[in-house]
Amino acid sequence: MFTLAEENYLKNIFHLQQLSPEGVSTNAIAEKLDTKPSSATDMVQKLAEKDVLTYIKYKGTTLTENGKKIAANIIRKHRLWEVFLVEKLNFQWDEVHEIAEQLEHIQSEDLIARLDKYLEYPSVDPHGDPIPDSNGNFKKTEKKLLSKLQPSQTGICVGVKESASDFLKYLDKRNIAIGTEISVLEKDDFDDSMTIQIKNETYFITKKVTENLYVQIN
Amino acid sequence: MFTLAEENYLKNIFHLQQLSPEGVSTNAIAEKLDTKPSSATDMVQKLAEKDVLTYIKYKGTTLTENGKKIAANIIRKHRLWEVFLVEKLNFQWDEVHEIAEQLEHIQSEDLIARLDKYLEYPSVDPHGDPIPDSNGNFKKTEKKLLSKLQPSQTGICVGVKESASDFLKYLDKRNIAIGTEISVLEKDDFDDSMTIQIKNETYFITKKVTENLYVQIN
DNA sequence: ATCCATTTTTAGATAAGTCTAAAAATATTT
DNA sequence: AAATATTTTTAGACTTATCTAAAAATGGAT
Repeated sequence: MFTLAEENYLKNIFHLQQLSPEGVSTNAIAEKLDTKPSSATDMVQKLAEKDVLTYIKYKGTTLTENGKKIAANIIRKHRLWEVFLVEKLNFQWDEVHEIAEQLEHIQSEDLIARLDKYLEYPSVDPHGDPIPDSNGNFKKTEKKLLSKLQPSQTGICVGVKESASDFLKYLDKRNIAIGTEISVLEKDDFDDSMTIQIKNETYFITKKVTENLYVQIN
Repeated sequence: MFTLAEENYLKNIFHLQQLSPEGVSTNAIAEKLDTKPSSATDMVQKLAEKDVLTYIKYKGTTLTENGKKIAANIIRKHRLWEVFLVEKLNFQWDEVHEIAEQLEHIQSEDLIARLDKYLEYPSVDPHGDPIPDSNGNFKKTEKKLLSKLQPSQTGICVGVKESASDFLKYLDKRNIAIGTEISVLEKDDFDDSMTIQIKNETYFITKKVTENLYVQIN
């Protein structure tokens, strides 16, 4: 159906479109795909022929409904594989992206349906990002940064913003993982630090941490 | 390291070399890879440059030690993924080949090491073919066709020769799977049919079946 | 409104992998 | 051993996806 290169363009244009829904620029696409603007122009013209996006010279690019669906399906595959790598093969959150980047292009509807079942229909990937259903529909989550919470509020950890290895080890030490319930006890307006509670233990954490942790509020 | 096309050539030349260890012909390679002889020549010349095989014009091709190792590693990945698909995702034996054909090209040493562990270090794939170790060494199995067994001999089913869907259903009905112990009670020299025993049940099976089932003798 | 910087596109080139058609080498038959 | 058939290689062309360099369009700033 679509080549590996085409799939990568579709997926990345989808992500860019979230940030600029009015249309994605050629330069933005080129930068995201680590290629030259001239290459992006060529590919975008080819994809427009295939009716997965609309392209107006010098104006920009927008995915069609069909294009969005195809892109969402690639993202679905990527995130399901990430869950597999972390849950079943015990990879760390930050080690899975490159491998999932390859696995997302494996062609088989049946495979993905079975993988989904095997993983017990997860709704988010190891970074807390939502996994679209097989029709490409996202259930948008109420994911927000921990720093946005007020004292007495409680959230469930659903992901991290930047998954650096050091940061993940830091979280491990405090028993913070996906699904962990975090309550805010105090919040300091001067340096934006927080005192939080996890399973009867209290921790003091800095701004750097609160702005890197996503939580879902009930 | 090697492109997808290169990996496919290496893997298939490896298989062909098992049948003709003195050298593989260009036509045989082309046929196996479903391509034209001229394309095979081009690729073989390129791979000779990379020292994974020796090629003598008009004479044929032989993998180098290095080439064999690379090919064996691709086969290792293919067979491990097949085990995963059957054992974990409940695919049938005959449904997994195409998908494994894609998965075998995923690039990550770590992934394969973890997958191997997760599957508890299997020694054969769902078809009973041996899985080489990470150095590319095959432990050759005493796999033989059921038809070669004599009355009173017992073997453990390790695979099938041709995994047609009908045949697998036939086996299912008689509770024959990988690991099933089969004892030969009688053998008819006229039509090569057999009477066999499986867990206190006896079955009458024809030549067509005995020549499609691989068993390992203790 | 003109000039300038930036963005975007076009034109032409390259590399990988394939193809067809024709030429060359090898194998087989008589 | 010559003629014929088969196998294999070479030469040149095509497609996909990329690049560089140059041209064209756009958007501000003055």
